[in-house]
Amino acid sequence: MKRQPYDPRDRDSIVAYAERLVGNSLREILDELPPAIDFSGHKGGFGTAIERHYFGYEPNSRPEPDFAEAGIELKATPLKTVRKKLVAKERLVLGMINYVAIESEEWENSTFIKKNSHLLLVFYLHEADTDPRDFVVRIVRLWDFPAEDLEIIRQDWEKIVAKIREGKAHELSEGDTLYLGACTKSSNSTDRRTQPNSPEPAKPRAFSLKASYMNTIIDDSLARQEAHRREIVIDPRPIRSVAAADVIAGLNFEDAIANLFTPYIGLAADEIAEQLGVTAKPGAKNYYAVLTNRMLGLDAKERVAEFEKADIQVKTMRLTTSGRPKEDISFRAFKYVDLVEQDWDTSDLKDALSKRFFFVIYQLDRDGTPTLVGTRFWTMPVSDVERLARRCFDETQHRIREDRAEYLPKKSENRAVHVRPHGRDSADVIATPSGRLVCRKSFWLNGTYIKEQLGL
DNA sequence: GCATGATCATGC
DNA sequence: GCATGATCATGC
Repeated sequence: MKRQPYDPRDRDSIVAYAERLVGNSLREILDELPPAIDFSGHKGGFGTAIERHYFGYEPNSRPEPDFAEAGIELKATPLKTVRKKLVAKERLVLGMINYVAIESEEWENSTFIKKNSHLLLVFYLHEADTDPRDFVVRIVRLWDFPAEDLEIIRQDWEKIVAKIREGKAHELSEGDTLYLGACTKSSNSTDRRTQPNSPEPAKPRAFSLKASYMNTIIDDSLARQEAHRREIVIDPRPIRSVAAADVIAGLNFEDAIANLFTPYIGLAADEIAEQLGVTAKPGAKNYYAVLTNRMLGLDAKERVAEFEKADIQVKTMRLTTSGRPKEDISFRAFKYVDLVEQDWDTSDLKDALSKRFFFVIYQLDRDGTPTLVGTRFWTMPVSDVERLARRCFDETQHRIREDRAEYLPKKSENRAVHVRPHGRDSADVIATPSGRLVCRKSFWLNGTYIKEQLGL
């Protein structure tokens, strides 16, 4: 074997060698590109090619990191462009979960932490209809988890493992956790694994970093690149951690967030506004969003780092005097033409409903005065996503295909999800597959369902 | 100018 | 009081 152009025992040497990839494709950087790199079929083709032809070692699935002596795990992962911005094309998979073996593991010496403590991330821009050997590497980043992130990941790991120990591996959901998810592998297949403490077969799953977490790494890396290129310090993005100190001190993340609201429970919204110096008008549509931000200790324009990384959806809920939510919760409007093409498992609706939500809850009194009564984190149970939401989705597809886009599932037809207009006004129409123009619509979560779910 | 999330209005 | 339809406000 020819001598490698880097020292596999030395972290700096490995990183420096990897950084030469930035701005290049495999075709550009390799003098001799083997004619027969097989990119077809397997998804990790690009990563495999980097390992084999650039770093010169055989891809493996050993329990230790790829560069064992340096403790570094190499991960090639795709980027895509959304509105001219680079974002993660997908979550980053960090190893299959062995339901049986993990039952007796402890975090400190877990398979996960042994392999994934130091990630060498190679981000390449994936482009459709392009030969993978022409994909250009855009970012190389050695990622050591910041202490507060690692602590949240530990809490996520414990939560996933606890569910497996309870014999509930089949109920795992990516929305259960914050940064580290238990994502399905080959979700369309019928492959099932046995799990401890339950006869129920479970879908195979892997640990993964959510796409939202990957996006913060991408943003930070691009800001660094830009700062380096222009030899200036870029203004930090308006994103700030609100619970880092508490979490490092050992507090559960969600408890830490709830604690931030405790001093204001029982106060009217305008009293909270006064205490926190909020000048927004109570009628403004972002009034409650501003109040939430201020209670979290942020300025109106700042965003919560943890919520962003975990892709947590923050919602204000106002309960009427009769105790039911004043509004249902809307999702983004769909395009009829796109919707009928979607498969349920990769649909926008399933994606939106699999996230974790954070509700800030106010009770309205007879005069309409809102009083803060509490907060709740919530994820839609997998069984409801797969039954109720799926039924609404299937029915919606069915009716659009039958050219009945005016008559989509109403609130009275489904306990959890319905379809309703969602445009600028009644003139905001888009084409159905048959070419007719019908007002823009979206899926909505029924307020009554949420209320029941939150135990309100 | 438009998408998105939030909220209002109407009629039963 | 509620389901359904319609529209607004904000930020990019």
